[in-house]
Amino acid sequence: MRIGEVANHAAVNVQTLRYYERRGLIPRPARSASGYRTYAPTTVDRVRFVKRAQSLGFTLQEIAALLALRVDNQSSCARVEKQAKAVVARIEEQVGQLRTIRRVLGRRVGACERQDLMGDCPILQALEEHGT
Amino acid sequence: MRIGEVANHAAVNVQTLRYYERRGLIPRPARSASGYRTYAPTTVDRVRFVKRAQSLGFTLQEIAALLALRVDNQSSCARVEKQAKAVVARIEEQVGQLRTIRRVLGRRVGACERQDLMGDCPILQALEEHGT
DNA sequence: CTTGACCCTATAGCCAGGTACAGGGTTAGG
DNA sequence: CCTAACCCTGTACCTGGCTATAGGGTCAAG
Repeated sequence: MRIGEVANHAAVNVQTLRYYERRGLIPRPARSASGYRTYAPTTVDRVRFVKRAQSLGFTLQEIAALLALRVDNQSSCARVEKQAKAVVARIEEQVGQLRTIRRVLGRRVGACERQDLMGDCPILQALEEHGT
Repeated sequence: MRIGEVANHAAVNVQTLRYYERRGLIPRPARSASGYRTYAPTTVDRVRFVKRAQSLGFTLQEIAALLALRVDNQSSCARVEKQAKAVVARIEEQVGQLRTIRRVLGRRVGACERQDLMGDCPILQALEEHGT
């Protein structure tokens, strides 16, 4: 596959692919005789993974670190385990915080539906009640 | 309260507060005779809210939109409700995705602990299996 | 009445994560 | 063989979210 094809399938543009290559997020592909990048189809999945991880709040740097775990062989299992556990812990914290906000927001939505708000609609005041 | 005090309590620096003011994330405060910003103590909570929302992946623009909900009075309850529901839906999607990753990661960690990985430790391959 | 810690505005800079040229080669179809 | 659609490198630029710097005013303690 050439770069444009990969870009289409992964729904990013070609510049982004080259940028990811520079950042080490996708492997440097083989080159054709004329210098064109030639990708394996799995590259598309890789790019989609990066995008998904990003949408979950990971930075490109963190994603690169995750990807780098793979290149270590089983001798570094302890290290991999440690990293993965840290990620899990972080995810759990995020989930907890999201749930708090969702709950508070849900309550307010209900209040709006029942029309029992006489003044302004202070969704944010509610959110502010739940400190850091 | 003056700007430095607010900054200390909210654990941000004064430049950030002025920046947030420009971005409409905190109200323009009153000014002393000499032009110093004079804040109500609740400003600290507002700033902390912004920081928390940010850590959950909201952009400053989205946070400003959330905050703007409040200035509408009850006549816009339907609109507020709609926005809040959209946020809830988004949060739920994020939570779902995070849980998927956490689960997959958790399994791999277990595998590492049991030492039953003979080859490399492909946490990422596992993640990649779970498409967009 | 000065010195140090604070405040002001305005402007510039930094990092992340791209996106957009400029200036040029390649390749497939008609 | 020419043209359109692609590819290359390199560099510049953009937005978001700050952070720093320049150049200057304020104010309270000693």
